[in-house]
Amino acid sequence: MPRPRSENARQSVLAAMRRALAGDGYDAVTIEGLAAEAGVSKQTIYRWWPSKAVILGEALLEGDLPGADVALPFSDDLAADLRSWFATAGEHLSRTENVELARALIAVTATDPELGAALNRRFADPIVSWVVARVARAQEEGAVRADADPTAIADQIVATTSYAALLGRPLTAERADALVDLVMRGISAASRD
Amino acid sequence: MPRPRSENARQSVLAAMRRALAGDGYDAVTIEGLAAEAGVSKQTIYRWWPSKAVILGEALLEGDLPGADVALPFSDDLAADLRSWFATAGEHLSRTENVELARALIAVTATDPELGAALNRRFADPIVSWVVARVARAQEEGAVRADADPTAIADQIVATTSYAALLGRPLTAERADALVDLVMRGISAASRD
Amino acid sequence: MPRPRSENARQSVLAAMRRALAGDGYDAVTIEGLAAEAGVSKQTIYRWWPSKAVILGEALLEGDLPGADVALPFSDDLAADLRSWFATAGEHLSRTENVELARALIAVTATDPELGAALNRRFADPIVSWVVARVARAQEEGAVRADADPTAIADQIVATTSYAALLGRPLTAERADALVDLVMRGISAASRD
Amino acid sequence: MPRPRSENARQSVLAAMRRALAGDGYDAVTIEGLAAEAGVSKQTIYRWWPSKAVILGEALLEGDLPGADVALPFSDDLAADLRSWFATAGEHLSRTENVELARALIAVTATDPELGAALNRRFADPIVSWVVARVARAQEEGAVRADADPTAIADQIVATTSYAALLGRPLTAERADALVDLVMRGISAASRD
DNA sequence: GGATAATCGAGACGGTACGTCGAGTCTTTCC
DNA sequence: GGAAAGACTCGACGTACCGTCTCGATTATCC
Repeated sequence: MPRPRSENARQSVLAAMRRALAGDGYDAVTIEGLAAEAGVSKQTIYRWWPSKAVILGEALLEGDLPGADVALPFSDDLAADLRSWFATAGEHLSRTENVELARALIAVTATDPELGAALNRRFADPIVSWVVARVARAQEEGAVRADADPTAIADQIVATTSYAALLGRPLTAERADALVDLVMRGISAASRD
Repeated sequence: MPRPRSENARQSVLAAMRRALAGDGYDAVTIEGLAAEAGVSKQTIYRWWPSKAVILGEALLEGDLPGADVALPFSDDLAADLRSWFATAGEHLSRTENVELARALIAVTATDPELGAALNRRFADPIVSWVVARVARAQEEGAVRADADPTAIADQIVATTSYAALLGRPLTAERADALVDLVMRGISAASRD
Repeated sequence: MPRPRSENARQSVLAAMRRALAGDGYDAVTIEGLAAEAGVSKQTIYRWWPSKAVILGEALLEGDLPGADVALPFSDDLAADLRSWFATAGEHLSRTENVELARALIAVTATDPELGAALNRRFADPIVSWVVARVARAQEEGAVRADADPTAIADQIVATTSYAALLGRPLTAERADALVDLVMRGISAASRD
Repeated sequence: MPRPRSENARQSVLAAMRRALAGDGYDAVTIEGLAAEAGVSKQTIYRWWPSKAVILGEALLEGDLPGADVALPFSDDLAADLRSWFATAGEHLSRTENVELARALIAVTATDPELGAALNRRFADPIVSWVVARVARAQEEGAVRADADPTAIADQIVATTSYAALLGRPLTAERADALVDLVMRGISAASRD
């Protein structure tokens, strides 16, 4: 019958983490600073979270953070849909704060594989599912070879995006087009040009 | 007439860094610990290196560390060469210590983009160059379409490998085959089945 | 109509304080520990006592703690009575737990003068009164000079005992005899040798 | 061949401790506050001192603190000398800061007997020695009985003073006179009035 | 006999200080 | 002048208690 956990404090901490991430990067985040920024005592943080990485995880997993809501187009043209997704994602990653967030995600994944898996599930899975579904429909429509592996394609897209974010390489239209072209050629049922 | 820098101390530090990386991971590496382990004073480290990340860079860039010497096959069969490379790389990444090293590399890249670029140049460029050269020869031989973009292919291979290492996903033959198949289909000059 | 204060809880706390004092010393006593030891909530302690020192005071003032009941002899021989008292007190202070208690008393007095005064009243006054009464009777009997100051004598006895406890000096018979001799010589009405 | 300990830092800390004692009392002294006040890092304090009490000890043992230099008169009249000493000591203890210091001394002694013994040696021993020497000369001169115990007298004086400081009782002339009279009567060789 | 009001336990909360660790800098002696 | 040793300041770590604040559950009384 003790006083219940303060949802207020919890949200403050998560919000402070999100702000700090976009600001100075994951490494620069300090439990002490987080507590101060959130107007919460250190003890409260230590009581509920075992590590900085876990706070990051919870903050990202839960927040309405930008990037999770990138449009997943579903038009008649597979290639156009893929290009469209890359365009949106590329624009998203052109903003410094978002690159910082993505980098923090990668850094924490490189450090804490388990948490990394959870985060990857949260952020990559929707995209993978979308690609798989999108390609599957193209297969039904006969636009894509039946023996193509939708998962392999999805992986390529995610891997490329992740790698671009890691290196800070802009996800330009040329690069995206080159990938989409390569993939489309590999899977389209249609003939040769 | 001043006393020259001690190459001895330098090598001790780099070696200690390599040992520590394979041991406890990049985050756990400490300048203080490094100095103790290398039998060198902290001052000597601070005199010659501006940051932990740079030591890591130098250690990796210079050391005969495993992974840099993965075979770059150049047989008559492009697909076989690619599969062969994936097999070697996959085996390499199946050993814990190597995954740790790769993760350290990714972590430091996510934290320090500039150094990350240098490291990427050192480790990814040889592979990229190899793929590009290999694909170019296949184009000369007429096995690959002339308008295929060798760089796009190289990027895919590196990105996939990096992403697998980041997530700790084993680079299985299936996954590799799926990718190689996809790519080969996309670029081969030959007809359709 | 409200629920009355729980005498039960009160006694638990005081008892816990007495136990803790004899155990780890006053400084090591913690409100939190006290609460846990007494099976009482912190709030209950804070509701009824303003400070740790006050709990100590109440615990000592109220408890049947050893030392308060040292015999106050009233025989025909003043010197023998004094010696007897010193013997009892000395034996009492030869036990570690009692020295610890005495030290706690001194420590809290040094820290909180007001409470110290109350505690001193409780513990020293009975002894002072006894000495004064005992000496007064000796004066009536003509064994002690009429112009002797009983209070000065009482003070000496108490001060010496307190000082011995503070320093952990055993209150030996020699030391006691030396003091009693000195005092008796100073006050006895009888002649000189 | 490392850098030697900074005598500067050491003195700053001891001085800060002396200031703090006279200010807020021993309990209120904080290592953190001490460090700040002394312009020294916490680490430096923890490197050289094992506890707050030990710093107190070193500060008092070493400093030219007031009280250690109370005059030890050596005139022709023993009683006058004793009265004179009490007068000086009493005046000294009438100043708040000095009572605070004395209380801190007592508190730390009650808590850490070993250190307390050292402190007592430093502060009480000179007085004891003086009383013993003074009484001894009076014995040589025949003013004091040969079988009087100078140490017992010295103890009385110190114990009384300590007890007065502990309780915050002013060491008035009346009280001092009562004690001196009692003692003098007990030891003087001369006859009766 | 039910309502009521202060009690109790539990323990979360914002704080302050603890004692430790490592980061970088500085100072000394030796080579 | 380079290098080992290690003291220095600084800032964060994770922990322990402080004194305050809800909670639900538990008693007395008083209507």
